[in-house]
Amino acid sequence: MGRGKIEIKKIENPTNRQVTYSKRRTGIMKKAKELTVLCDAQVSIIMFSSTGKFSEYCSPTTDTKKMYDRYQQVTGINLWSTHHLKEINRNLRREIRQRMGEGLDGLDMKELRGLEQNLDEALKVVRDRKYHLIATQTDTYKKKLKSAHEAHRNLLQELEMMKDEQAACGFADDDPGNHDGTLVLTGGGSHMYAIRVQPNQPNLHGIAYGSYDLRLA
Amino acid sequence: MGRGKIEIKKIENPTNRQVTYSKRRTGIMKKAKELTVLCDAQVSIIMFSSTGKFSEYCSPTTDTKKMYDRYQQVTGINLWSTHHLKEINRNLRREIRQRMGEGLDGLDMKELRGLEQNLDEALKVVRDRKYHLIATQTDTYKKKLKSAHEAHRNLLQELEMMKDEQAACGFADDDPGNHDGTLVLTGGGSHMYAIRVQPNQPNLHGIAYGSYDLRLA
DNA sequence: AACTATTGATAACG
DNA sequence: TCGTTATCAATAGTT
Repeated sequence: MGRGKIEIKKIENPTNRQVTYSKRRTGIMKKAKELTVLCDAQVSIIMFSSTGKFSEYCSPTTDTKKMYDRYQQVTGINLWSTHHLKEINRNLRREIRQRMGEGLDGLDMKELRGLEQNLDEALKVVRDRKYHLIATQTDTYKKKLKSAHEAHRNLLQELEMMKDEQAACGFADDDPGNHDGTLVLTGGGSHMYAIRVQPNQPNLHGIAYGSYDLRLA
Repeated sequence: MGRGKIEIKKIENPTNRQVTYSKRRTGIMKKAKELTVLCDAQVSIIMFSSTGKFSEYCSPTTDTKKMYDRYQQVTGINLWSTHHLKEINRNLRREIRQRMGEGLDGLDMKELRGLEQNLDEALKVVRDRKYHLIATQTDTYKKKLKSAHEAHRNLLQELEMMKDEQAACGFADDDPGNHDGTLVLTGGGSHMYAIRVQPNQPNLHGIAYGSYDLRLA
């Protein structure tokens, strides 16, 4: 279809080849669009020129990823890796169930002993970690309280100074009570800490395992 | 290009649509082949008809998977639908690691407590199961030994009978020792059991956790 | 790019 | 699905 027919073999002249590539590529893309519309089909075309230039077409009702997914389903190319992953995940889930004390019937003595020992060690590590976290949090609260206490003392000092200034100005106010809702800490540091930390303690034997995310998607 | 031009819109007549799909599909594939040869290009086409029929073309110098791999490199779009499975896989592994006492840094107090409690309960169940298995195995061995002992007694009886018969025939053999490697059990039932079971016991504190298959493929 | 002579693709039909 | 053919579409070579 042109000024004389051509033999279907590689065009050696690079310029000519590039021009022909460009023209025919446009032609194929147009044909693909028409096929999509006329026949309600889904088409995905990807191509690379001899110089590595990339072009693609994909029917508007879908996208390249979906097309390739479907391709894999149809051809079974992807079947292996999918099955493989599912199989691995099944085994991982089984291991988790066993680590939760379920489905132990299939395990022999050696495996049971291994599992027991492993759980025992893990439990120790988790407990250590928990105590470490408690200690760390405790420390943090101590420091926070210390600084809060200090800040309060400063406020009291400033209040005294204001009182003095007011007295110097001729006012008198000897009422020792609180006039508003401001916090007043009266105890010493260690005692205060005990009170402050208390609200967190109930959790220690509170909420049960259900709150631990099993991530079994 | 035919007996009259046609509007590019969906062909409503299903038969007609199917015919046109078939013809135009052939046409596009031919064009793709020609482009491949003429311009030394690489083309991959996958398409599905409105009825779901699958067709593909791919340049002979490559294959569809390679083409889409290259597409991924160029576009940065990941085409593998296994992403979701891999994500699940990652999470399952993370949970197992946590159940082994690793990677606990990300867990807060609540999660740590949940994990601790869960491990504790699982450990109890696994121990129960182990003791149950020990008891069952013990019972089995007892029964086996009992029947073995009985069989041995029967053999001895038969031997005595044979001796008597031989004596009746004029032979004499009073040697009480063993002439060959046949097994002779001499102890009582319970004592024998203790000996019999012994070889299995060392495993109880022997082989460490490593023998427990983690199934982390 | 644009043009156009020519070949190629295909719509309708059998 | 297959072959035919009149007709339109694509494009090779040229400018």
